[in-house]
Amino acid sequence: MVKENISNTAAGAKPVTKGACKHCEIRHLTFCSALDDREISAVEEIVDHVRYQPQQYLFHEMDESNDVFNVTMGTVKLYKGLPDGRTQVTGFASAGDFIGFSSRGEYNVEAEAITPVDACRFSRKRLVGLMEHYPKLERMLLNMAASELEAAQDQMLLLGRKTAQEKLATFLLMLSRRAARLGMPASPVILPMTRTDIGDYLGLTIETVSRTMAGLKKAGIIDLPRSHEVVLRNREGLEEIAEGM
Amino acid sequence: MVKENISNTAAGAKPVTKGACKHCEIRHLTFCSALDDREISAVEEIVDHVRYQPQQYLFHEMDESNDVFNVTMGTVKLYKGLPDGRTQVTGFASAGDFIGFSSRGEYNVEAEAITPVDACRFSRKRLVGLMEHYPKLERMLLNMAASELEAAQDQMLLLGRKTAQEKLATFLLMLSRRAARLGMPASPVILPMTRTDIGDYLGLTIETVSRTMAGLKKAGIIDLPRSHEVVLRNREGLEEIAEGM
DNA sequence: CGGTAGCTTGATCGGTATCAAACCGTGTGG
DNA sequence: CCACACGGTTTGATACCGATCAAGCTACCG
Repeated sequence: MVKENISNTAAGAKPVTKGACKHCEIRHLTFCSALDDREISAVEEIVDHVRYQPQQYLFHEMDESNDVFNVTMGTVKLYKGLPDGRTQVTGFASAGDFIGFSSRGEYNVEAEAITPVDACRFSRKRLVGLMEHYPKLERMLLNMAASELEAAQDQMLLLGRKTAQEKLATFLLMLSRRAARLGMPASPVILPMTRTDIGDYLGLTIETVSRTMAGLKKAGIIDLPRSHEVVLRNREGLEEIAEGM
Repeated sequence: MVKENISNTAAGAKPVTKGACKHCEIRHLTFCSALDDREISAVEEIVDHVRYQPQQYLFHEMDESNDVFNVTMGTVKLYKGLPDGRTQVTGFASAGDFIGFSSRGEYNVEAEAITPVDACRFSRKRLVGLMEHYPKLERMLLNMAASELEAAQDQMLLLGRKTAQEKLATFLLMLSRRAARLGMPASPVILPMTRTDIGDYLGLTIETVSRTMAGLKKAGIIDLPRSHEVVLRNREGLEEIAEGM
């Protein structure tokens, strides 16, 4: 069912301009920030710039993890599924996020573009080669992995113990903070994903997501000018809800 | 409430024999396996062997993460809480597990011994110094972090989408596999943690854990000779339940 | 023994899922 | 330009799984 939409992984991905990493606008958000202008040319030599359209896959769970990716634009949905179709979104990757690294040699999740996505694609082997030459790079990746792990622990608390309202509040604040970090307005928050995706990320059904949004709106905490645009009218209140206070 | 039991973090931890890492029995399970017999002496120089009793803490959430740990014996419960007391166990660390590493400079979870625990304690700074000298060590830690992240993703699927029965089945199999990896019998599975801990790990209440166990027992899939000992009578059946089939 | 912490079992409640239908926005073809 | 189809969202009615409330039970320990 879900699998119907899966296009051959890299088939539809268009390589784009082999741009100068030196002038990359989001370099400070990525592992590339570990290298200076001179060193970065080594990255340029092994990177492919690729573009994906919505519903195209960067990689599939269980596939050999030969490539790793730096997302530079757009949003990638990472998810896992059960045989009967239940799915859990484990994260939404956007500009600056490094995805596809695995210790087992195969990807652990599906990675699907939900907007047009630009990414830097690296052969895992070549990137590892680079790490051997530039230990700073490896240090950076270790720190990024540790930080991912902390985010995952926070998400476990959310999934295991928070109510629907607390989940939604946490989610909206997370998107707002991410937008701010990327230099976009912290409100209104743009939701690039569907209600289904949000539900699958928060362990809720689409109906509960919708109803809970409506509830927050009625409480005057958010506004919903469009279904994919959320105005945070009371950030403090939202933060208190998110933390279960 | 929970906080009442917290003894000053390292106060009660007893340093034990400054043993020879060279003869460490579980070295192959730890990041130390990245180093050979000659190189391992560098680790010996910076390690402290410490012991904790049940309910003692290795570290606290929000504390400065000055030390990192290799668990060598026993089980450590890692958890996060909400202000009203709800808690989520994010993992149980046992022999071979590396804990306490953070990118933010402060711990992200509480780490509490639930059995007598032996651990190797390292100053974070010194370990980082060692990594600079032995890149293999850093590579190892990166791989271990990636593998932790994959486990965290699996746990998100469990928390967000699995039923109580599926959660329990997954949990028991995880413990069984871990025991086998440590050279212990895969059945009966020993549960070093209380029902409360299990519930807090699986996002369930203690009553649901108890009832679900009883259900699996009535179905003939497990046996419960004692409350902390589970015989896997039908591993295949348990695996099918765990995967939602 | 008696006290206590942890576990089990029973009865009931409630938050979220499920089932169902209407609504909305957008793109398409006539 | 309109009619319609379609995916996504909202809203309503009802069901149910796991939570909550409430007793007992068990094992261990002083």
